[in-house]
Amino acid sequence: MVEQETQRGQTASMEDYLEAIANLGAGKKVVRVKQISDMLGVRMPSVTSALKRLSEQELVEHERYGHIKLTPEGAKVASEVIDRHEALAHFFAQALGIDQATAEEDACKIEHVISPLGMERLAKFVEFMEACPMGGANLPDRYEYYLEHGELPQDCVKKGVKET
Amino acid sequence: MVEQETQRGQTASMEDYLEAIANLGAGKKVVRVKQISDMLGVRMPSVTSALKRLSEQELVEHERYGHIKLTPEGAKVASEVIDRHEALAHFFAQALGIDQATAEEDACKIEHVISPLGMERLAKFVEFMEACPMGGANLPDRYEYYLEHGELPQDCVKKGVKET
DNA sequence: TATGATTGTTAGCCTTGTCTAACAATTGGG
DNA sequence: CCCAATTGTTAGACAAGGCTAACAATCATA
Repeated sequence: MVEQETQRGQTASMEDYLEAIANLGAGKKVVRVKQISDMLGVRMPSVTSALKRLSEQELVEHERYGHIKLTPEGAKVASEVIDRHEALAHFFAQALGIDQATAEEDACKIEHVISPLGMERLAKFVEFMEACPMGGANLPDRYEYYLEHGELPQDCVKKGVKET
Repeated sequence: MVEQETQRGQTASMEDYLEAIANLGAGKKVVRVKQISDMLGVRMPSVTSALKRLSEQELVEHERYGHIKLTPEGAKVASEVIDRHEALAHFFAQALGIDQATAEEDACKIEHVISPLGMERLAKFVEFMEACPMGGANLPDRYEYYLEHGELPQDCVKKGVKET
């Protein structure tokens, strides 16, 4: 497969690097090649060459032996990846009841390949499930209502709360 | 990324080829290089070289200008991929209400990367949703019950059917 | 049955993204 | 402030899996 572009024009690998840099740099922390390499489970030269490619695309600033920093554009891409990751991990862990480690693993893979529509619906579905713990009607109907109107159907009540 | 192995020891590409061959060959139909190439959106030489690789792994039988056929092992791998594909497409289309084309697209990608546990839970979730359209309690509790006991909680009733 | 259209193969190139080996810079103790 | 340990870079190999160009086989049909 050589390496497909994702739905959003980056390869899965490059998205992984951006995501790692964003996570490591959160809170203005200095980011090191070694950390990235450890986090992604690759050797340091792989990181160096990824940084070179990302620099060429203006997604990262990097100077020899020096600082590593996302450009605004790179930060934007990274934060989109992270958002997908979180929604997916949440879905697998909370909705499907999978252990955190496996949920993260699946999220890491799927975040690169899922369609924008798939992502949006999955996120909405999780929201829905949390907000509307099924009061009377069936789930598909309620979910569809939620999708169409953007808000919960009337007969949805908070978990453990009775309507008066 | 170069090409990762999936959870099950094949690359995504090779899984795609096996899947295509199985689908095209369903009902003993003769499979042609051209058909595979059209189905997967690659050129014919890519198919030829994939067939060579799959032959070396004993997953496919192929002779120059001749027949293309899955070995029993190849058929097994293919049918596992197809099962995952169907469950995923079903989830995206039925549970999330996504159009068939996008659902297929997402299934095609995710079928290669999802963990066995993720897959199992997703399939169970779909089953559950279809069998148990929410009669009174909340979904997470019911889903959890279903996961633990392998059968629906008492208060689940068939869609449109009232208990007497 | 000869012949052009279609299908399939071979050879060889390219990109991505990994790796190892070797070398270079940096840094923190003594 | 010097030197070993650590970190980072360069060079170069390699595998996957795509592609094009050129050639070979097969097929269909006049």
